[in-house]
Amino acid sequence: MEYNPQAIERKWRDYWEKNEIYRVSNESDKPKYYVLDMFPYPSGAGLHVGHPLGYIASDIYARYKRMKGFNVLHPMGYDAFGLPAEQYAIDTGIHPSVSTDDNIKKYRSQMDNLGFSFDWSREFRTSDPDFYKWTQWIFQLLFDSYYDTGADKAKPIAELIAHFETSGSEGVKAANQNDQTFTAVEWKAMSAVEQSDILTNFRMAFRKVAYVNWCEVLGTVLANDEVKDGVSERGGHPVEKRPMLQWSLRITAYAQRLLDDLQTIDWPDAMKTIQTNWIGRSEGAQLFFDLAGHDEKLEIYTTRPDTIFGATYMVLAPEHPLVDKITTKEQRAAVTEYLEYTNSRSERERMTEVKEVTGCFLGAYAKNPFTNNEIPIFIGEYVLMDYGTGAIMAVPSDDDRDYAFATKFKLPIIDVIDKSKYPAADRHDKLGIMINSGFLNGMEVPAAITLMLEKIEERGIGQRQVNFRLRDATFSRQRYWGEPIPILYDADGVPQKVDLSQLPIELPPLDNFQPTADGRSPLARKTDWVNQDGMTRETDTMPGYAGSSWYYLRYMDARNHDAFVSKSAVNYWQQVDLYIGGPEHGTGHLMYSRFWHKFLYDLGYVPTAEPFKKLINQGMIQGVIEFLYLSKSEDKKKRFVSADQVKNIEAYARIPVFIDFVSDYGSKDSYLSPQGIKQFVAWRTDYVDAVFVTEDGEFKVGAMPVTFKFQTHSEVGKMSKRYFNVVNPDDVVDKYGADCFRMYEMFLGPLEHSKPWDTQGIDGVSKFLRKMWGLFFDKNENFSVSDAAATPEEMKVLHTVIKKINSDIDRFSFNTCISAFMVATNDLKKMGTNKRAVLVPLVQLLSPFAPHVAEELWQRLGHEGSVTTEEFPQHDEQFLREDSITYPISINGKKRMTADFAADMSKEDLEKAALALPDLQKWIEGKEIRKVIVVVGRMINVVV
RNA sequence: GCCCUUGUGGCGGAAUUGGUAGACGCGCUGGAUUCAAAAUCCAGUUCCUUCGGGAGUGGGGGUUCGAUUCCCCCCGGGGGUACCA
Repeated sequence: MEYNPQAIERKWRDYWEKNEIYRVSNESDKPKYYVLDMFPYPSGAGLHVGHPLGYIASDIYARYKRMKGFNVLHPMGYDAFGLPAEQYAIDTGIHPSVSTDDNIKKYRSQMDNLGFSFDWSREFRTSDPDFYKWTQWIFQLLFDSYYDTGADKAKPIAELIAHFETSGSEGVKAANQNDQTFTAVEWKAMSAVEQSDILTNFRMAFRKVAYVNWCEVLGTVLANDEVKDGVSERGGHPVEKRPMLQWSLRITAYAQRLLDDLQTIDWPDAMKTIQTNWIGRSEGAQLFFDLAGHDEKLEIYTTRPDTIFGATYMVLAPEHPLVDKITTKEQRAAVTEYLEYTNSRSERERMTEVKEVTGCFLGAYAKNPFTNNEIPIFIGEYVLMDYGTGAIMAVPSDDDRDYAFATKFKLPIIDVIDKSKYPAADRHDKLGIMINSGFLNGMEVPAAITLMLEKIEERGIGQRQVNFRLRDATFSRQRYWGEPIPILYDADGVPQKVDLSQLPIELPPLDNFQPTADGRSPLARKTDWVNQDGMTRETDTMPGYAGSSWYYLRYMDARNHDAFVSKSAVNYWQQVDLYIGGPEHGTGHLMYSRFWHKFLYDLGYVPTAEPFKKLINQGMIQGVIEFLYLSKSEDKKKRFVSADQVKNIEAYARIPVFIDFVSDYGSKDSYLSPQGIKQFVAWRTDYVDAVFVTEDGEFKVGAMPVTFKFQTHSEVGKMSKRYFNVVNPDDVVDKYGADCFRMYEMFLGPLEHSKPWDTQGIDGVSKFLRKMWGLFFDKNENFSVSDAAATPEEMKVLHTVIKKINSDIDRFSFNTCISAFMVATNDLKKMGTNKRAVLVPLVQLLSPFAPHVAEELWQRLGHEGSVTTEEFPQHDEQFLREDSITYPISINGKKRMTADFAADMSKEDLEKAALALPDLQKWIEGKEIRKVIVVVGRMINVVV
């Protein structure tokens, strides 16, 4: 019988579903293992061949672990809230829940096509009220908690309130914004509003006015990781900084722990570095400068207290609260003008035009506490309000930006570090000998920093401080399609959490999804929903990352109505053992999940400090983009030139063409035939009268000779709708089968690498599967397996592949697994093997990779039940033993010949035997043998 | 700019601790089969060569009996981040 993947695959998928083969229990004597994929956002485009790469790898690993005796949790769901569905709703009027539902159905059918072993009984989407009830519950937990910096963990806010009631603010160690002090009596005398305002400074979920990223086009605020290069990550719309009252999460309280615990997890170095940089820890000093003529002190942060003798001026952020107060009359007009200028600049302009220094003198002066000189105070764009204190001491001699600023405004520059000993050092490197710096003179920089920190603390003008670049996470979104923030405001505007019995706060139906111009959520229009017995609802919704910050916990106990996850379930599954997903989530999802997880850990809801023990970032599968060169010049519009005739690329626009029209697609010589040109102009009808130029001349559509070849330009790039190069896995599966598709995706190369998709290459894997299938059938295509004993050669082939597959899966090297299968199959075919003793383990070995065909062969071999529950084969060294070894023999490290020697020969005997080889004589003749290196079992090297 | 990562035949890639560079597959070339094509099968395929051999893992240098692998410098690709004081 011929290998017919379509028939086999349907049969076994039905079998798996009917028998619930992949359903996993939370109760088992087996050790547990949790394999998770980053769940998809179901976009309208469906899956392309790149998406399943990680799912295939995790599926193979999950199947392997099952066969190795683990109870494996391997779930899937959907990240269903988010901007694209809402933008789609605005454009089409189709409710996001409807389009999301359609998209999910499509995703599900595409995934079902691939034979994954997900336990679908645990499936959910983040937009299910049953799920987001618990997202809201966690938010309330954050609202109800504060961070105790003494105990270094989050605690219930009730404990803080109890402390205020007995001791006031005395002795409180907590992560907060401002250090108000009050007694217990004063606390009790405060109004509810006053108390609430104070507590806001401590809550893990809190409201504050902050300079946030406001995106006018999207009508919402965005988190820092949702802004790339000064524009919104979704849609690329301009973003500006605006002070707005917003919900935020106090992730900064966890900065140090998020940094430290990176040491404890098995993640790629790249991912750890991304997070380390994003957290951006720096050590330095908080320092107070006296202001001339004012009582206030100016607080700054510096990592270079050693350079303070070189601080010749100061710079504040334009938004700094002291600016208005200390600006002198004479400078008022200039300052106002400068502030108008900075306000007019978008975030993007500010970021892209960093070369140019701008600033304005305030007329005010501060006193350098060590030189006692009065130094001028400026405002400047290069100082950011939301880092440090929004103010700096400027040391032009040792900071590039300060230097540029000082040069432009003709401010004094005092050299304080002699770098002549370190010629390679840059201005900002912490290297050199202190000069012009009073008591620091002659010291090396690191020692000077230490001494200066001591002096500062001794004099009481500041203290050591660790600063983080990490910002608190903006949590409000002025959008419809997200989880409503479960907060009610009373008549005084004091926020109260909604009672658990009232959760979930479901999204009310809405017809108009258009964002409002005044920065309020579309939900604000729904007044009957907003007003609740004298209370008003919060109308902002949660950001896209809310649900994904904890979804992996929900899979442990997905249908629980009484808790986000039961104690017993989370104690059993603990954490995700293996997490596979793209590397684009380093500063978003993976940061927030770690934060939420640690928070839940502090409050005793989860037993581990980290959510994801091991992380693998799969690479992207790229597509080939086919372009046509179109002349840019006005008079030659609609003139396409064959790629081989193009000399000056600048003169041509590149028009992407649908890849199905292109012959020899993806190759250097890809071209459009007359047929391809016809398809192209039928698709892009505006080019129906265009001219196509090749070396043979100019041709109009329809007037080309049969041999006409118009070369296209091929380039590797993203697989995307806009390049018309998307390959749908469904089409590949239709033609080759899911087993073949799965193995081919793995065969393409290492999981972590990005690599281009090449449909042509799949033939190799397809041939392999047929060859492998052929081992079980005789010449007349009848199933025919022999019970005869296997030969030592056959056993050697079998155990070689068993050993290789085991070790390669363990190190996630799936591409070499496929090669090993091919090698084994080729060898067995040459030997004409059809022995049961060889084929049974081979089928077991194959089943994680090609589960459908493995089930079919397993059944034909006479077994009942599924091969997926069988034990994974283990190799036996005795079958791998060799009597003789082929040694490579090198002269001076260059291989010249090989020779077979007995495997048990000693080093000395090998040396003697090798030197006696007749072939060797011409190489050593007349030369002195200096040394012979023999590595038993490996190689022999003769040095002459 | 800084940080991470990557560079091996025409292509995807292999070489797990420094030990036969190019496994496996695609493509290509030749052959068999066929009226022919597709499919299939067999053989060859890093480059140069005077057929002895020589060169070769982005480039240059180093350590070593031996380097794709370790060290230093430089160049290219991909990603992250960016007035962070």
